Amino acid sequence: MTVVETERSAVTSCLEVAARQRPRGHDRYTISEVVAYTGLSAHTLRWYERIGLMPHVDRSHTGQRRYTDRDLDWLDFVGKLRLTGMPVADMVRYAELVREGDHTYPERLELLVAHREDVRRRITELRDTLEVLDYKIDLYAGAKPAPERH
Amino acid sequence: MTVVETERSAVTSCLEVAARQRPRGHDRYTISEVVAYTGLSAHTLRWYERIGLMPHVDRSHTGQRRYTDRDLDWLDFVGKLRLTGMPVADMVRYAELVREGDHTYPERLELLVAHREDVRRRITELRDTLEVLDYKIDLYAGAKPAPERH
DNA sequence: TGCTTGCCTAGAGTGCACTCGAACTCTCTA
DNA sequence: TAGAGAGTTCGAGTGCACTCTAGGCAAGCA
Repeated sequence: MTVVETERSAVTSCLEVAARQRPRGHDRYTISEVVAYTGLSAHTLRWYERIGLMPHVDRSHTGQRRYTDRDLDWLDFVGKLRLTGMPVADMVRYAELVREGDHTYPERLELLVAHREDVRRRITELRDTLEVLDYKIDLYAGAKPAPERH
Repeated sequence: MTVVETERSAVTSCLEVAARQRPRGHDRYTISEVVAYTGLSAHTLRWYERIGLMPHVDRSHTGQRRYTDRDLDWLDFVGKLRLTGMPVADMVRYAELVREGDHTYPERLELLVAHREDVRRRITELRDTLEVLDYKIDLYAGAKPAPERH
């Protein structure tokens, strides 16, 4: 039995900080190099491709994936969209628009503007909550026997 | 057949803005009043209770739920935690601590502080993405035939 | 030559946070 | 007195975003 693909282990997490630079600029990154760089699992990278979230990845003569710097740029951007809560379906839609060519600029713009609004709204929500959290934390940290609060 | 519980329809969304005040201060809110107030579905409210996220809701003599202002406060707070991405399991843990009494203050504090860190980190991520979005939006909005970018 | 490692595919499985369904009760109004 | 409407329970179902499994292939090393 071969080594199991135990992606995202404690070890890989520890390596995360060091991993954020691109291994070498050879434009032929293996999937495991991309795993180290992005923090995504190999499964997830293959899945992204299957669902059309990646703009067709090159293959080696034996059929293995070889990612370019361009692919890494794209994954960086997708990662940002993901962290900010864009649904995968929307990201796929955006990827489709990119593949379709320049005439989709207006729709891409629209999509990004809508998401920007979303992100702004979310920042506001987070800040509001931060205030409530500060208030409650002061309450708990300050007086031990405060009146029963939740 | 009686009217189906079609919660979160377009109509209820339209009413949302008006709904944010408490119907009347009688401390005996029905589940549909709480639905209107919180924007959560009746199913979700019952589910919150089942999983221990609500501090035991009163009942009418016929067994129907009657929510207090205190319950609404709690739901407000839970809503904030939810919007900021706290997992339901963590919220349940917090609710348990509240039920257990004052001696759980330190652990509650710890939980909130950890979540505050999380929220702060998320705000940073969102702001980073905002910059990227601004950049790309400028690109798309500015020149129509810009060099092929994603 | 056989073993290990790293990768491949298609499809099934998982965990989370709801969301729905079916069958029922109670109250109110026509 | 019938039926509409609001509520009840508990278990099953849904959608999303992965995540894993099984079985297989190619290259490198002992």
